[in-house]
Amino acid sequence: MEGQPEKTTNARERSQQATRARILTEAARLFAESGSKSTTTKVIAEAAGVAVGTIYLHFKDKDGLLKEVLKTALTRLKQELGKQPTGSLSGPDLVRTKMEALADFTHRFPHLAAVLFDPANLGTPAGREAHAFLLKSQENGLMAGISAGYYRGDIHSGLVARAMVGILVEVLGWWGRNPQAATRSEVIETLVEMRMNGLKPGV
Amino acid sequence: MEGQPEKTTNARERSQQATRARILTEAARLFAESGSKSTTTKVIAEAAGVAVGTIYLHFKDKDGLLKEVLKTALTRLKQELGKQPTGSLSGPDLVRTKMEALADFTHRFPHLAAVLFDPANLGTPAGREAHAFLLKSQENGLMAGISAGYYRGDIHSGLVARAMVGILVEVLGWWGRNPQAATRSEVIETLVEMRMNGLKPGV
Amino acid sequence: MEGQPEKTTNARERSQQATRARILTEAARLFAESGSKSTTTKVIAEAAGVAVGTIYLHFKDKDGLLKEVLKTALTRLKQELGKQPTGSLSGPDLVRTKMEALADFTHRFPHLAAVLFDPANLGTPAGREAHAFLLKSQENGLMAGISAGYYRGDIHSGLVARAMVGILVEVLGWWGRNPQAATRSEVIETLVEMRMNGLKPGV
Amino acid sequence: MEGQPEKTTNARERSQQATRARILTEAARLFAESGSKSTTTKVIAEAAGVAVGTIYLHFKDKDGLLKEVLKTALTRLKQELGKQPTGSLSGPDLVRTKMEALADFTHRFPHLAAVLFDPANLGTPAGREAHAFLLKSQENGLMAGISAGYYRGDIHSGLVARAMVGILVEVLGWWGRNPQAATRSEVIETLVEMRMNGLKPGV
DNA sequence: TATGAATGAGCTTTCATTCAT
DNA sequence: AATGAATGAAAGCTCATTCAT
Repeated sequence: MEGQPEKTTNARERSQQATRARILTEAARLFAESGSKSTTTKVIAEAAGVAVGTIYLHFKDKDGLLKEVLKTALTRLKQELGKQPTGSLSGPDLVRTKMEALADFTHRFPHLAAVLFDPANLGTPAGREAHAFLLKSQENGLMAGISAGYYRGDIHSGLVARAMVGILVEVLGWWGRNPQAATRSEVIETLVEMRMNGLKPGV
Repeated sequence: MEGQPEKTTNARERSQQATRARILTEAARLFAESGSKSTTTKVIAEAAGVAVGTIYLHFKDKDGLLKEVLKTALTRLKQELGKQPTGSLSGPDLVRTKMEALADFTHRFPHLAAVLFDPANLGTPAGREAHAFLLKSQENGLMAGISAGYYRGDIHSGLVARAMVGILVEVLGWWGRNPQAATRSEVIETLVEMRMNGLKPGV
Repeated sequence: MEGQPEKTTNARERSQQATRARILTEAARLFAESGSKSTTTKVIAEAAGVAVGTIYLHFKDKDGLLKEVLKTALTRLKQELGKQPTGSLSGPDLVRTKMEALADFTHRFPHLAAVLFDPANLGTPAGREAHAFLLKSQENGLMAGISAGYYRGDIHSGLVARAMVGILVEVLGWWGRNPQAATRSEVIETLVEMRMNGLKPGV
Repeated sequence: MEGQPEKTTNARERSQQATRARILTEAARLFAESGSKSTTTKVIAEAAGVAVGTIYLHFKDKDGLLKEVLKTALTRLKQELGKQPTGSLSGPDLVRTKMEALADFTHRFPHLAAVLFDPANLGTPAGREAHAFLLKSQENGLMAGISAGYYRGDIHSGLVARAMVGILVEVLGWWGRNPQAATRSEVIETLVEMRMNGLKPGV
C-alpha cells in the first residue's frame, strides 16, 4: 500500500529516463551520420518515436541536446581512459595504453566518437569544451613526458598537442563512421607509431 | 570604330572578371572568419559591393561559390608545392620541402588556408573533393616513400595518410586563423618532426 | 464507522475546494501581474502547488479559468456595491457612494480589480461579459438619474456610459497595479468630480 | 538615356513603398479587427498579397510592424490636432477644438484609431510610447488650463489625465470599430461635456 | 482526485534562390 | 551584366491540452 505511489513514481521516472535516453541515442546516431547542423529536431523526434515538443521537455534547446551528447561522449571517454592504472607505466607504455583507451572508446561508442570527433562540432560553442579537454589532456601528457625525460624537450608543446588532436579527430572520427575499414590494432599501431616514432624506417 | 566594340567587350570582360574575383576574395575572407554556413549571401554581396543576384551570375549557387573558393585554395596550394624542384631530393628533405610549401601557402593565403582546412567545409560535398585530394596526395607520398625505402613498410598507409591530413587540418587551419600564435619555423619543425621522428627523445 | 466515509468525503470536498480556490487566487495574481495571455498554465500550476492537469479538473480550459477569475471579481464588486443601502440617497450622494464602493473593491482586491479592469481581458470573450455588466450598470445608473432629474437629459447615455467605463478601467486598473501611487480619497474625488462636474472652474 | 536608370530606380522604389504601405494598411485593419496578438504574420501576408518573408524585408519583426502602425497612427493624430490654430482660443473652445480633432482623426482613420486606442496595444512595449504621449498631452493641457484659470486647481492632474485617456481609449476605440453607432457630433459633445461639465443638470 | 510526461498544431523568423526591370 | 524586392520552404521553439498511471 505504501509502496504503490512510490512504484508509480518510479515507473514514471524510469519511462521518462528511457525517453530521454532514446532521444540522446538517436540524436547521437543522427549527428554522427549527418552532422548536428543538418539534423533537424523533427527528424530526431521521429527517430526517437516522440513528438518534437518532447525534446524540449528534456533539453533546453537543440544546442543543449548537442551539448549533452558531447558531455556523454566525454564522460565515456574519461571512463575508458580511467580504466587502466597508469601510475606505474613508463612513457612509451603509457602512450600505448592511452591510445588503446581512445581506440576502445571509439569502438564501443562509435556514434559518440563520431560526434565528439566531428570537426564541425568542435567548432560550435557546445563542442569547444570537448576540444579544450582533448587539447589540455594532450598538452598535460606532453609536459609530463618532457619533465620525465620520455619526450624531446625541444618541441612546441602547444603545436604538438594540436597536431595530436588533429590525428585523433581525423582518424578516430573516421573509424567511428567506418568501423569495418580498419582493425583495432591497426588503428592503435598507427596512433602509437605516429606519436612515438614517426614514419622513418626502423634501425 | 571597329576597335571600340572589341575594347568595350574587353573592358566588360575585365570588369566582369574583376567582379567575380572580388566576390571570391570576400567570400574567402568571410568563410574564413565566420564559417561558410553562417556567412549569408547577403553579407558576401555587401562586402563585394554587388547585389545578391550578381553572385548567381558568376556561381551556380552558394555551394558552388564555396567549391570555387576551395578550388582556388587547392590551386594555390599546388602552385606552392610545385615551386621547388623535388626530383632530386631524398626522403627526409622531400618531407621538409613539402611541409615548408604547406606552411608558406598558409602564410601567404591565410584565408584560403583557413577555408581549405576548415573541418566544417571538409564535411560538405564541396569540401570532400579537397579532402580527397589532400588524402590522395599524402597517400601517394607515403607509397612512393615506402617503395624507395625511406619509410617503414609496415604502416597502414591509408590510416597514416588520414592522420597526416588531420595534422594539417588542425595545425595549419589554426595557424591560418591565428598567424601570430606561432612562427613559420615552429610550425614547419612540428610538422616535419611529427612525421619523421615522433616525439621520443633523440638518441 | 458510518461517519467515516462521509467525513472523508467532506474532507475531500473541502480539500478539493481549497485546491480550486488556490488555483483561482494564484491565477488572479499572475494575470494581474503579467496579463492572462502571457501567463502560462505551467506557471499557474507551480504557483498553486498543483500539477498542470489539476487545473483542467477544476476548469474547462484556460479561458474558463480567466472567466472564473472575472466572475469572482464581478461578484466581489457587486458585494461591495451592495453594502450600503442606496435607496434613500439623492443623485450626487449616490454617485459618491458608488464610486467609494468601486474604490474600496479595488483597494481590497487589487489583483481582481487589475484583472477585471485589464483592457486586454475586456477584449477577450471571457471579459466581454464583465465589460457588458459594467456598461449596463453605468447605463442603468444614468437612465435612473435622468428620470429622477439628477442628470441632464440631453446626453447620449450609451456613449457616456462607455466613457465612464473607460475611466474606471483606466483609473482603477492602474490603481490596482499601483496602490501606493494615489490615496483612496484622491481616487474617489477624481471619479466623482469627473462624473458630476467636469473640470471647469467652480463658480 | 540619363533618365532611364533613374526612372527604373524610381519605379522600383515606388513599388517597394507600395508594398510596404499595403502591409502597413492590412496590418492596421487586421490588428484593429482581431488584436495584434492574435493576428498572425501569415494572415497579414495573405491580406497584403505578399509572402511572409516580405514582411521581414520591410519591418524588423512583428513587433516592429505594430510599432510602425502605432507610429503612423500617432503621426496622423498629431496632424489632425495641428490643423487648427489653437493659440488664440479660450479654454472651453480649446477643449472643443481638440476633441473635434480627436473625433475627426478617428473618423478618417478608423483602423489606426482602433489600434492606437486598443488597450491591449497600450499594454505592450510598442504601445507604451503612444500611451505616454496621450497621457503627457492630456496632462500638459490640464496644467496649462489650470495656470490660465480655466480649470479648477484642486484636481489631481495625473489622475484626471489618466481618466481622460480612459475616456478616449474607450469611446474613440469603440467608435473606430463601430463608426455607424454614433454621429460625429454626439461623440464630440460627449467628450466635451464629460470634460467640461460632467453630468449634473445644467443650471 | 491528482499527476506530469507527452503531444503537435501553430507560431515567428531566416535565408538561399529567383526574376522582372 | 547587374539589380534587389520578392519568394516560400523549412527551421526552431512554445504551450494549451490530454491521458495513462
